[in-house]
Amino acid sequence: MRADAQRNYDRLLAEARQAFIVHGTDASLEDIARHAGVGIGTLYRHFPDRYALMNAVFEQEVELLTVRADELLTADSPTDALVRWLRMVAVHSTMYRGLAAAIMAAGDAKMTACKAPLRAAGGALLERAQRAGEVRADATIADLLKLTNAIVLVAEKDPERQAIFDRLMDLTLHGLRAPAGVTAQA
Amino acid sequence: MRADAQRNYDRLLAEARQAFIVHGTDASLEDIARHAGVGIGTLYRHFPDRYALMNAVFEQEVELLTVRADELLTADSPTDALVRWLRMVAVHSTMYRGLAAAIMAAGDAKMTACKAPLRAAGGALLERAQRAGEVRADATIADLLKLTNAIVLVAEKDPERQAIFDRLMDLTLHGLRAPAGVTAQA
DNA sequence: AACTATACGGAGGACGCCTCCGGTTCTACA
DNA sequence: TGTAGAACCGGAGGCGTCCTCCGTATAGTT
Repeated sequence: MRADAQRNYDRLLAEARQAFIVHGTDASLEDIARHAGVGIGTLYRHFPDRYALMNAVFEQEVELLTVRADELLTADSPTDALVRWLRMVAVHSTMYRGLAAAIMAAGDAKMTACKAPLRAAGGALLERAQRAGEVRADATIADLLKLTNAIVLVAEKDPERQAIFDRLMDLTLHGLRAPAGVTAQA
Repeated sequence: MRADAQRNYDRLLAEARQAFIVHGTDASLEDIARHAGVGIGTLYRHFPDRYALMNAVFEQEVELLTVRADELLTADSPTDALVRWLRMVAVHSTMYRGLAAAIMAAGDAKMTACKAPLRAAGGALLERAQRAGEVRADATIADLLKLTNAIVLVAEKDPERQAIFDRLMDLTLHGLRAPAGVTAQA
C-alpha cells in the first residue's frame, strides 16, 4: 500500500467515526470525504460502500467488547456476567445513532466483520450461563444480540430512552432465565 | 372538499398502500403520485410528508386490530388473549416491509394517529392480564408494542424470519409472566 | 355564462449516491 | 539521481429522491 493511500485511508476512517457520532451512521459520505480533505472517488475506492466504512470503523470498538467478554468469563455469576455484557453492547450501539438500525437493515451478510467476533465472544458467556442451568437452553447468542440491538433501536428515539431501555432490557432478560425443569440438559 | 380533490386523495391512498406492500414503506413518493395519475405537488398537498401518508394508510388497518382486541377481552385466559393479540400486531407489521422501522424512526410524535388507538386497545388487554396476576405489573402497553415492533424489525431481514420471530417472541413473552409474588397488587 | 375559491401539476433547486477516467504522484530500479 | 509506469487521486456528471413554488385549470356558485 502506497504511503499516500495509507494516509488517506486513515484520515477517512477518523473522519467517518467523527461523522457517525455527530450525524448518525447515515451521515453524508461526500461530507466525510470533504472533511478528510479527499475526493469522493478516493473514499469509494477504499470503501466500496457505506457498510465497508462502518465495518472498518466499528471493528476496533468491537475488539474492546470481546476483551470485556473474556474478562467476564471468570465472573462469579454466569448469568450476571452475560447480562452485564449485553448491557455493554447496548451502550456501544447507543453511541452511534443509527448503528442499530443499520446493522439490521444490512441483512445478515453486510456487517459480518463486526458481528462475527461479537457472536464468538458472547457465545462463550451464554454457553456458560446455560451450562449453569440459569438460562434457557434454547436461547442463541444471535437472538440475544438481535434483541439487544432492537431494544436500543426502540429506545434511542425516545426522550426518556434510559428508562425505556432499562425496562425493556429487564423484561427481556427476565425471559432469559431458565424456567424450572428447562435447563441445558433438558 | 372539492370532488376532484376527493378523487385524487382516494387514488393516492390506494396507490400508496399498494406501493408500501410491494416496495416497502420507503417507496418513492414520486412513483406513487405517477401511478395515481397525479402530479407530485398534489401528493404533497394532501399529505405534507411521508408520515402523513403512512398514517392515512394504516389508520384503517389499525381499526381492525382494535376490533380484534375488543373481541379478545372476553376470552378465557387473559394472558393468552394478550399474547395472541400481540402476535396479530406483529403479523400486521410484517405485511409492510419497513413499517416497523418507520414507526420507530419517527420519534414518538409522528405516527400517533396509528399508535394511540393501538395502545388504547392493547392497554385493556394488558390490564386484564395484570389484574389476573398473570403478568408483571410493571409492564406497560407502550413497552410491549415497542418490543413487538422491535422483534418484527429484527426478524424481517432474515431468511428464516418465521423461526426467529417465534423464538424471540417466546423469549419476550416468557419474561412477561409475573414472577411469584410480583402481581398487580405488589 | 361569468366568476372565484380551490386544486392541479410539473419544472426546478438541493442533496445524496456512485462511476468513470484523465491527470497526478509515489516508488522501485537503474 | 533520474525516470518509467504502476498506483492512486479527484471531481465532474448521471441518476434518483425530496420538497417548494407558482402559473394554470377547473369545480361549484350565483
